[in-house]
Amino acid sequence: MQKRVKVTIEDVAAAAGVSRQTVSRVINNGPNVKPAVRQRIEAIVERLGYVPNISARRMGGARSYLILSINDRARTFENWQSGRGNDWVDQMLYGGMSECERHSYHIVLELIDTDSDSTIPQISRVVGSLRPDGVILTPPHCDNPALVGWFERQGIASARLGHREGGAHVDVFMDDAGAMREVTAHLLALGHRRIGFLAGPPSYGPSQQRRSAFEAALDEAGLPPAAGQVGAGNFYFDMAVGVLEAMLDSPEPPTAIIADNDKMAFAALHVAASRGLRVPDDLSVVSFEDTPAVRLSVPPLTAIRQPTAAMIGKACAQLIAISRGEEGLGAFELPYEFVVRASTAAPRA
Amino acid sequence: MQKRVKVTIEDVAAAAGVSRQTVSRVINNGPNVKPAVRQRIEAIVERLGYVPNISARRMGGARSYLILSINDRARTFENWQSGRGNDWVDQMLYGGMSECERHSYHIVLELIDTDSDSTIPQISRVVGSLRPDGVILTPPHCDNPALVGWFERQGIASARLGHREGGAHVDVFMDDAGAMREVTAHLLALGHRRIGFLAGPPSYGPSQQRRSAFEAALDEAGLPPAAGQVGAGNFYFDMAVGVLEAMLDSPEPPTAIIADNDKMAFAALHVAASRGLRVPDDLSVVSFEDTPAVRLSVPPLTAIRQPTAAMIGKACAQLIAISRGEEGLGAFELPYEFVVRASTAAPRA
DNA sequence: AAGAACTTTGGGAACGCTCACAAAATGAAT
DNA sequence: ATTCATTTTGTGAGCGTTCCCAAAGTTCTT
Repeated sequence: MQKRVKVTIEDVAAAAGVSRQTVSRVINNGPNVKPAVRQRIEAIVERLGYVPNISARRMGGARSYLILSINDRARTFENWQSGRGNDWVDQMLYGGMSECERHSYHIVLELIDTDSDSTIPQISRVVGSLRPDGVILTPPHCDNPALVGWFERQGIASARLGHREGGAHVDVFMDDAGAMREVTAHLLALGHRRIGFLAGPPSYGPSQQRRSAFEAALDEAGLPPAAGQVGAGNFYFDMAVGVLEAMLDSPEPPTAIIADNDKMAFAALHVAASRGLRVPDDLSVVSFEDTPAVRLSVPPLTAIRQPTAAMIGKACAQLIAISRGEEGLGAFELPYEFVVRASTAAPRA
Repeated sequence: MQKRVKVTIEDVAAAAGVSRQTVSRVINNGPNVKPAVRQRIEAIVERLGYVPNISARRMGGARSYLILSINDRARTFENWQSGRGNDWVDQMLYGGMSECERHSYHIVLELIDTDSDSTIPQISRVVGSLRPDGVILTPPHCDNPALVGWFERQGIASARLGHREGGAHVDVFMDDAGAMREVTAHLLALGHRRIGFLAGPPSYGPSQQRRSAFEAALDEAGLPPAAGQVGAGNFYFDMAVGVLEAMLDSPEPPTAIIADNDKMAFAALHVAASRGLRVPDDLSVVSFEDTPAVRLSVPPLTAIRQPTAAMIGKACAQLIAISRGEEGLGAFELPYEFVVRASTAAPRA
């Protein structure tokens, strides 16, 4: 029994002896349909293999059933082309697709240049054509006020990662400061007294939160300011290598390194290997992202596991809710995990 | 000047003093429009920020401007959850998005279970709703005859990875046997005489091609069959670890390992580290995938670089061509690269 | 038992575009 | 000029839904 893909709502209506509107009510779980009729229609939908046409739905004034994910072209390119372990997109996708699927939504990815003159035109083109119900802005797009404002003015709900204001947005984030406190406590407990932090870009909020928490934690532990060195690695492997080299060449080199993302943690592993330093004996390394790659590195990295998939999943869920006319805006904190693996140990005496 | 997203073709037509059909011709690059008129309309389109509504286009009987990418849920989940470096999806996306963008297409990813009773129903639902112009079947979906057949019967063009039959499909692949010959030649030239191959799953065509080429190459070099050990790692880290342990415990352990994908190459790195074997001095390792992660591992891996992004890009390009009514079916071989890095060296004397 | 008030169903219109074809304008050929 | 062929433009219909409102069928009041 070869099912045709082109079954329409009229086919179902005819088979059920009702009008299309009644069928429409059933497939949209609308009210005011007699249980018996509803059941009959559902059976026919099943039998005929009817699936609503997403384009027609959209034309009929309904939702688009599309969530747009806007990703930075440059970053994606860089990751694709030279970065290590951008499982980030994977995780994001996984979280997003799983959630969307539950509501018959679809996720469309688009590469957009950040902070260029053509950013808005590019987005305008995509949004105009796709008319998504909601948009997920991934870093660094979520930090671009022009862009965020554009969506607001267009009345399109947007979700941001790593922001916590909520308000007119769906914001999903984790407790960055708390995570950093855990990490520093772990290192201090091991006996480290000089710790380096390879920080992400200054424009990225969570990085700033982590940085402040880092400095505060060392201060609270009664260590002098010089105990904590902060270097700007900006999430880049190469930049992190340079910064770390300088740290290790300083008169009082750190015995432990906290990297703001995996790529910079791998840079630390590299620099250590190239200098004959053993991890964790000579240098402890902690990462602040924990994409899957981290678990299998040599040695496996101790890391804060950022709940990326969960964050995107939550973002989708809220956007979908909003598109249904339900409440959905707000700021949502998701739990991270601190996973201690083999890259941290007590410093050598 | 706040551009409204909701500019329609009628708005443009009115502004230009022509009919919607003429505007339609212009935006679709159709023939038979006076150059002057075309130019005038183009200017107005620009000024008004008009973008065709993808749903309306679809309803009008045109293409959907959507390419569907069907990915294995289990594999994606596994990668997401425990694998190392599934930059694969990244690369795929990058290649696909870049190509789609050039033609105002969009790429929609969907997770589908492989080889389950619900595979076809799942696909049927997604395809029925989205009505994509073409479909990219990624492994292992492209090896599922029921699925491939379904798309054929539905008259939806599908692209497969790693197949080379062409015919009713768009097939994109690389010269797997040639790549394997290069790898073995490299290792033999270094002086290796016992080589292990961690093979991918038997159902995956390219893996079989590599395996045959591996055995043939050793044979041609005049080595005894025992010189080449083949173990089934099935692309899994853990499985590869087990297989490799057994190889290394054999009376004549290999001095070089060829892994059929990166994840298994990392497994080799792990096993080596756990046994105190140094790479490349005690064990050479080559991978057959070369996702970005490989470049930054310690040591960086010698690898065949699979042209994943290019393959998906080509697949998209051909599917788009077909959707336009142009020729597009066929088998397309894309060039791989052999990149020698620091994980291969002459075996110890 | 008749109206009021709700529940259930259906019919027309609209969404924004592209088809297929018809009409008008242009140009070439006589 | 007139006809014919060709290029350019416009019109009506339709794609498959949902919206909006009206009609028919219930149930509840009094």
